[in-house]
Parts: sequence; C-alpha cells; structure tokens
Amino acid sequence: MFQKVNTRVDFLQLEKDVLCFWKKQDIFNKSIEMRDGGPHYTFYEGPPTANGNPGVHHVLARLYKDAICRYKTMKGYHVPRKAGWDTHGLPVELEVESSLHLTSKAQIEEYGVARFNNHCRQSAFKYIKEWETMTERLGCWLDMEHPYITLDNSYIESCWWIVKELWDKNLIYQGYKVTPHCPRCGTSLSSHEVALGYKDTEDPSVYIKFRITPSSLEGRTKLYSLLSPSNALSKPSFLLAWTTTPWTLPGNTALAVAPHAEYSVMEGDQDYLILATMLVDKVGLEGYTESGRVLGEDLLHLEYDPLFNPHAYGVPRLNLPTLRIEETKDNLTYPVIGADLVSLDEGTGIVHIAPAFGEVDFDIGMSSGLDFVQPVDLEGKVSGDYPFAGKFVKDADPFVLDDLESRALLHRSEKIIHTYPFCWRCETPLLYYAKPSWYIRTTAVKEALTSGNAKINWYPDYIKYGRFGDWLENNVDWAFSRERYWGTPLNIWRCSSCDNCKCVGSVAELRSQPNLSGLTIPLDLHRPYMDEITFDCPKCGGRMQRVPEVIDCWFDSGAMPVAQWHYPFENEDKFKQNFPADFICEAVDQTRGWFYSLHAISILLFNSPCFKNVICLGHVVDAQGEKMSKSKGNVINPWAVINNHGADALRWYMLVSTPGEDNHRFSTKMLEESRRKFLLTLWNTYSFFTLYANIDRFVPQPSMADSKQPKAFTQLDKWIISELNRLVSEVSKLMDSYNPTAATRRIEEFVDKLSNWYVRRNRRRFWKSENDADKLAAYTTLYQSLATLTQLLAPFVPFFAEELYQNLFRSVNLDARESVHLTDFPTAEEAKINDKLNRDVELAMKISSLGRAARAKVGIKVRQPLSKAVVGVETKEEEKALASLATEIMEEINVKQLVVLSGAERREETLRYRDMPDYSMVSDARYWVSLSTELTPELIAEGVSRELVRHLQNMRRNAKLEITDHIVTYYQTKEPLIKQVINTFADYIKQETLSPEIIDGLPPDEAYSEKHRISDSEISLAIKKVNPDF
RNA sequence: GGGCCAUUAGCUCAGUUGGUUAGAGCACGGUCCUGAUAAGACCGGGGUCUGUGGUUCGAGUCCACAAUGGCCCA
Repeated sequence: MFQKVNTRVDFLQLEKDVLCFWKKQDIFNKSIEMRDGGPHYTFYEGPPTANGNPGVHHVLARLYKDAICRYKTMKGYHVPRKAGWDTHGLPVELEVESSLHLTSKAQIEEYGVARFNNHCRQSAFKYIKEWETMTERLGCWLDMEHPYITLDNSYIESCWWIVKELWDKNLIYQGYKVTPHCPRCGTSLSSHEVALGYKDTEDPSVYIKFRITPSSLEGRTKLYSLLSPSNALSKPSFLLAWTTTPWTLPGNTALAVAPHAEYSVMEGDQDYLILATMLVDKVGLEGYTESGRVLGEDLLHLEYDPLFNPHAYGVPRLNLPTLRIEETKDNLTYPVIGADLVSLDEGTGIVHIAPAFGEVDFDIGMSSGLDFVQPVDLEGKVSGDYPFAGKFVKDADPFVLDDLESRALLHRSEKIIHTYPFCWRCETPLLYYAKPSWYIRTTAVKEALTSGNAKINWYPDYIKYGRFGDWLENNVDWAFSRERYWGTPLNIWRCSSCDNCKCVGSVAELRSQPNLSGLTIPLDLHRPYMDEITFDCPKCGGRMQRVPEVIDCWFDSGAMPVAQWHYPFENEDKFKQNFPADFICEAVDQTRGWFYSLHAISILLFNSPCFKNVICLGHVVDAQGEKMSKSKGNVINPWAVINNHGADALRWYMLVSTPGEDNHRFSTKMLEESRRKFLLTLWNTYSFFTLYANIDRFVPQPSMADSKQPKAFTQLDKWIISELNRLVSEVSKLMDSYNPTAATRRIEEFVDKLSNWYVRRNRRRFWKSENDADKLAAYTTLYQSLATLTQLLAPFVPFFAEELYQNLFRSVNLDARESVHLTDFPTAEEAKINDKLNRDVELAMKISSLGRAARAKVGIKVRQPLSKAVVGVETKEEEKALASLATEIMEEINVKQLVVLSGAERREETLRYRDMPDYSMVSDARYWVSLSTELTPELIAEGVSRELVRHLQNMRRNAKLEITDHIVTYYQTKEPLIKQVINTFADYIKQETLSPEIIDGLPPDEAYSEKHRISDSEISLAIKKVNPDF
C-alpha cells in the first residue's frame, strides 16, 4: 500500500521532515561513499566571502552547483564536495573597524593588530555559521564538516609555497603601482570597489599658464619668429594647460602635447599663449589674436618653469624609474613631451603630467624618465612647506588657485560636473597614488593563459573569447600585495641593512632560519605574529624582517586547488585526484575575480588550466530588472522566501525561470505561479495516483510493463511512455551540456502532458470497477511515469523527489534504496521512443482543440453529445493517425462518429461542410473540424443523463462522501423527459455515481438534498450514503 | 568614456541554419469542463519583434549605428 497523500500539501513541513531524514540516515555521505570507485568528478567550491549573510543572488550559484553535482552523482560519478570559506580581506576589516568605531589605520594599530585580527576571525566564523544554515536548508549538499578555510595555518602555508614557487621562477617583483587610494581608510581599493563609488561631483575646471623658459626657445626659428616681431623675451610666452585637480599641480613635472596636432600661438597685450588650434574657440581667448601656428612636434623639448619648484617647498624630487633623490636645483625646468593620450576634445591640447598621481602619468614618467614629486601624504594631506600645506587635497584646491592667481599664472577658473571615484565605504574622494607594490609577472605566461583558456568549456560560450579571453589578451602583471592587516602575510623577508630579500616557502623553512626570533606558540601565521619574526641576513649578517604587506584575498581563493589540501605538505593523492576540476560555477562578476585568480595560479604553477567546465551565471535583479541594493530597498531575503514557499519552490523557480547566464528577475509572484503550475500540478497527479492505486491495491511489478499482456496497453499508454523516454533522453543530454534551465523546462512540459492529457483522458480507466488488464496497464503506465519523474527531479527539487520516492518506491519495495539520491539516474529506453506516435497524439490534441472551439462557436456544451464530427487533415498519414486515436478524440469532444478526410476528398468536401446548415466549422492554417449541431431527442436525453450525473457527483462531493462510498439516490420531478431519461439511462447513472438504487420519491431526513434545473425543468435530488455491508 | 550581454503581448519567457498568419504561461473579460487538480479547455482584447538605416526575392533572426537595462573595466 502507498501512504495516503493529502491533496493539500505542506511543503514546509515536508522539507523539514526530509532534512531530518537525510541527517539521521547520513544520506549525503552515503551518496558519495556508494560511488567510491566510480569515475571521479571534481567540483571546486568557489568560497563565498564570509562577510555577510547570504542573499538570494548567492542562492542561485549554490543551486546550480547542487543540481549539477547531484545529477553527476546519480549518473554514477564519485563527487565529493568540499566546502570552502573565503575569510580574509578588506571587507571583513571594514566591518570590524566600524563595529569597533575605528576610523583609520593608525587607530587600528593603536588598538592592536592582534586584537583587531581576532575580531576579524570571529566575524568570519559568525558568517560561516549563517551560510551553513542557509546551505543546509536549501538542500544544497556540501561537505561543510571538512571545509577549507583561507585563514587556517595549513591554507596559508600552501599559499606561501605557491609564492615561493613563483619567486624561484623569478615571477615576483616589487614595483610601483598607481592605485586608487582612500586617504581615510589608508589603503588601496580594488577596481571592483572603485567601481562602486563613482559619482557626479563638482570640481574646479581651471586653465593654468606655464611659462616657457626663454632660453629653451633658442634655435627654434619657426616658433621664435611667431613670438618675435616685437620682443619675445620681454613679453613672456606661456603654455596653457587644463586640469580639474589643482592640488596635483605641485606634483607637475612635465606637459604633454599631441605631436601631430596643430597649435596656435595667441598674442595678447601682456603675453603669448600656446594651445591646440582646435580648442581655441572652446577655451575662449578674448583680446588675443592668433599670430601663427605650429605643430605639436615643434613644441617638443621646450622647457618651462615649474609652478612650484619642489626644492623651494621642502619636497624631494625623485628620478624615475630609479626613484633616487635628485639634488636641489634652483633654476629647475621641466620638459614638454609628446604623448598619444592628449585629447583634442576638451582642455587645451596640452596636458599636465604629475607622475605621482594617475596611472597614465606614472607610466609616462617611467618611460620618459621624468621627475617624480609627491607633495601629498597617504592621508591625503598636502605635505612640505606650501602655503596650503596640511590641508586635505580637495580643500587645498582654492588655495592653490589663489597662490597661482597672485602670480598671474591662472588664466581662467570655472566649475564643472564630472564623474569622480569616491570610497564606496566612507565617501572620501579617492586619490590615484603611486605606491610600492608586489607583482606577479603574469605577463610572462600570457601565451599559456590564453592557450589554457582554449581548453575550457564556458557556459555560455561567448565568455570564453569575450569577456574572459579579452581580459587575458590585455593581461597586465598582477599587483597582489595589500597594505592591510587581515590577510595571508606576504612571505618575503627583507634585510634592513642591505635590502636583500628572501621568500620563505614553509613553516619548516622559517623555523630553520639562522638566529630566528619572535616565533610564538601557538603558531598563528597572521599579523602581527609574523611581523615579529626576524632572522639573520645570509648576505650581510643584518636582520631580516617581513615586508609589511598581506596578500590579495583573490590570491587566497585562487590557490584553493592546492591549498584546500595543504598541498604539497600533505594529501598529494587528494590533490592529484582532484586536479583539474571538472566543474565550477559562479556569477559573471568572477571573470576577473575567482575565475581569473584560479586560472592564473594554475597556469603559473602547472602550466595547465584547473577547470574544464564552467557555468557563468548572470546576476539576480529585482522584478523590474533593477539591481538589488540596500538603498533601493529591493533586496530579497532568501529566508523570507524559503519560510513562505519552501526551498524546492525557490530552487525550481530559479532554475526554470531564466537561462543561467541571463539576469534573473526575481519576483515572488512568479515564484508562486511556478510553484502552483508545476509542483502542485505534479503533486495532484501523484495524489490522484495513490488514491486510486490504494483503492485497487495496485502493486507495481517491475517486469509487468514489458511481459504481461502487452496488448492491454493503449495508444495513449504507449504515447506517454514514449514521451517519458524522450524526456529522459533530453534531460540527460541537457544536463550533460550544463543546462539545467532547458532540462527543467522540458520536465515542465512533460508534467503538463501527463496531467492534462494522459490522466484526464484516462480517468475512467482508473475508477472503473473491473480489475482488468486495461486498468492494470493504466496503473502501470502512470506509475512508471511518476516513478521516473521522481528520479529525474531529484537533482532539482531534492525534497519533493525524496517524498515521492519514499512513497512510490519504498512503500512497495523493501529492496529499494534508502533514498532517491542513492539511485541511478534513469536511462532512456530508446526503443520506446516513438516520434510518429508523439506527433500523432499532438495532432489529436490539436483536432480536439478545434472541435471544442467549434462547439464554443455555437454555444453547445461538451456535455451534450453530438452525432458527428468531420475533420479535414492534409495527408493520408494524418488520416490514419487520427483513425487510431479516434476513440480519444470522440470522447474528448463528445461525438458519436468521427469522419476524417484528406487529399482530394477533403478538397471536395471542405466548402460543403463549411456552408452546410446544422454544422459548425473551425479551422486553422492546416486543419478543420466541422461538427453536426443537430440535436435529436436521443442526443438530448443522453445530455440530460450526463447533466444528472454531474449534479450527483457534485452532491457527493458537497456531502463530503468518500469516492468509494455507495449511495441511494432519491429524485422528484414533474418533468416527464427527466423521468424518462432516468429510466433509460439508469444503468449508466448507477454506475457513474455508485448508486445501486434510484428512487422516485421523498428522501429520508438524513439524506443530503439539492434542487437543480435541467433543461428548464426543476428536479429535487437527494443522496444517502449506504453501508455496503448491508 | 570603453567592452560584453539583453531588449519579442500589460508581466515572465520560447522562437532551431533567414522562409506560410511570430508562439506559450500569467493577468483581464466571456464561455465551458471536472469525483485527482488552489487545476484544465475554448473564445476574445492585447505585438510598428526597442529605434533608425543596410544586406536579401524575403529579416524577430544577418550587418551598422542609436536608446534603455544589467555586468565588467575606467
């Protein structure tokens, strides 16, 4: 016997029970262990950052990972799934900072790095707990008992090993990097963080005059002649440059022009101004007249007087690229250089270059050997002895301009609005600031990065040579150091005397250093403990100290193929078995995050890609397609969804509603609809089956479908089995190509066919009283469909599938495996796929639709039988197909006779059946159906009988009778027609309503009665339950 | 400012290599069916397939540009 199934299902309770069952019976571990020895399938978990509660967008990736891994497991693969947690990094620090009310790095250090980092650790574990709870409730199976955690000593040690490997290959160096720097946080921001903070802001827009050093004009006949009719030396000449950041002017060490552009020499009363010809009108120079034009290249190597000679303001002048301090020079001049970047769209065509600010400026400084002047400290305050020293740079702007104006070097000052980056966290304007940084020379393996990528299957494929491929093509060295506290300490020690550097690749190596001091017990490989460790320099005997930086946390997560096993220090076998991964899956923003760091480290270490297949998901946005953000208040908490609708509903909706790579519009309304339409429909089919199967004590026999009485199986039985096998085949193919959305959509289509055609058409076979071969065939077919569906569904809605499985399999078969997740994924029996039959039934459905439409056209209910339907189809094959399904169609549209015409016959008859009186025709592009609408007394009588049955059935339901209860029926009517119908169709009515007796007369008081109108006549009906034992 | 993706009915989505009248679900109105169904069927309203050009005998589909949204990078 199957367990009784309530049509009203409580998914929340169901899921809790299933969770309990899984836990108690340890099903997850069993699902892995039982496949041990099977082919190995490697999955890498991209570690979620343990710095926030999981949102509905995190849920998406978890579901995809789970669905694919469950599928592969059922396909016989051994799929261990090690969880992972990304625990380091600035976001963690920022949250701790704000909870401790610390606002700068200085305050953190004052508070104590040890205490601070301890808070970071606690914070990480707090969020890991949240993630674990959510993951489990979603039914996502992941080994969270043995996770890799990036803050573990073993994990850090593996990272150290990687750094050392790269160091030994000469792939690590220290260079300068211009980074977006937050002066408040005292740290560089990642580009991702910078992108969060672009805002429109008002800034100065100023035109500054740079005085050309007269001596540098010597020998330049063309330019000199333009300046010269009067006296170039008594009337000064200026290069006019434009900037929106006046505070960078003290750092100016060059001006750049476009060599091939035309520049105008403009003469005024007091001076000459030089600027790009194209921009003269835009700048607006009243009172000036053009005295001539030169090319940009004619201006190259001109010298000009610095606006602020750094030596006069106590700021050192450094040489690039060496960064050596240059001697003091009073008659300092700076050069005009040529550069491609010079824009002729805005400004003056003469660009102010300050290598200390801006990546482009720095690169030009490096390649042109410019001076490097840094007049701003890391807190964003002007240093040196400038009149505006000590002020925050943005506040210094007006003072810089005042100073220049007092020296008549400010040509014009306005304001503009443009986008400028601010710190996403504290809204401080970011400064692009050149700072020392450690690099990994990824450009050295650019070829390998690209050729490795060629071996990866990307889903969707356009990422491969699009976003990811482009990123690899434009690869630059990876600046992987961070000037922060909570991260993997960079394992490089430097001699304070001779600058000799040593990379330490393991704890053991560290312990073996000469004269080691500062090692504390218990060992913690974080700051500040690692900062305290010093040892002797092998070169000069000085002391070696660790460099202050920690490692970019993307490096941590990219190291997981190695570090999750603490390779190479242990688990060599595990590492080898699990490299490379067969499958990873994250959202598209990981292209330059985890996907890249994983790929880069793997190529650098092993010259091999470390993942074969990758699903790249789109983002979850709100129902309007807008990004979810706290400020918009459109963030959806997954717990609210789960607690209202259940995990399966969420899982199914997220998988089926939108292809993985697209943005997922999340709407609770649509989720609810998807649940109704799919889960509830299937549940009701399941409930229907168990209800009747129990009444008939049906017991599924595995071999029955094939051997016994094959003739009993109808066309529709064969059809749904054909559709089922086709479904199995397609779902497998789609899952093999990493497409759960297409797979789940196919399943939905099947469930619709099963419920709304197969079951609807076959109801009578289930509830008829004979226990014959036909009934058994129907049960067998429906059982097989539901059983197979259960297994197909297991990867997607694991709770629902488990519930069905326990009842459909375990209730009737003691040998069945303990859980659906321990069974094998169904395989299609190709021989049972009959495409012709599938098409034929499709056609029968189409014809039935047209038939119903023909009835609706003349307003005749389906319950009223009609004598004849004539159908026009195109081919002889279609005619034959309909003949074999004639019974189904006749029942469906309730006609006594079906005539199918094709070919010449059809052509002759079409007009006749269209225009014939008492016929109603409806057609589409290919077919037509014409119904005889003539109502004979016999047909009317039969219609009345069906009307009576319908009323009685509804009354049975209203009286809350069981479907198996027998009744006595009482009726009273004055209408002779109805009396006659009841007599004529007595057997039919008795059989349909389980009413062995129909009595013309008053019902007893305890009977349930209703009054109805049939054919404009009144009838009183009453039913009374009888005990079948009497 | 640059790159990638998307844009099809009020909403969510299908639409194979270019080829009959561009489809489905939801929502809305009407009719019907029903002893599994909080379901289903039929009819109806609702589409300049985001826009503008182009290629072609023929474009929702291919190309170019633009707009809007999302993501990545500045």
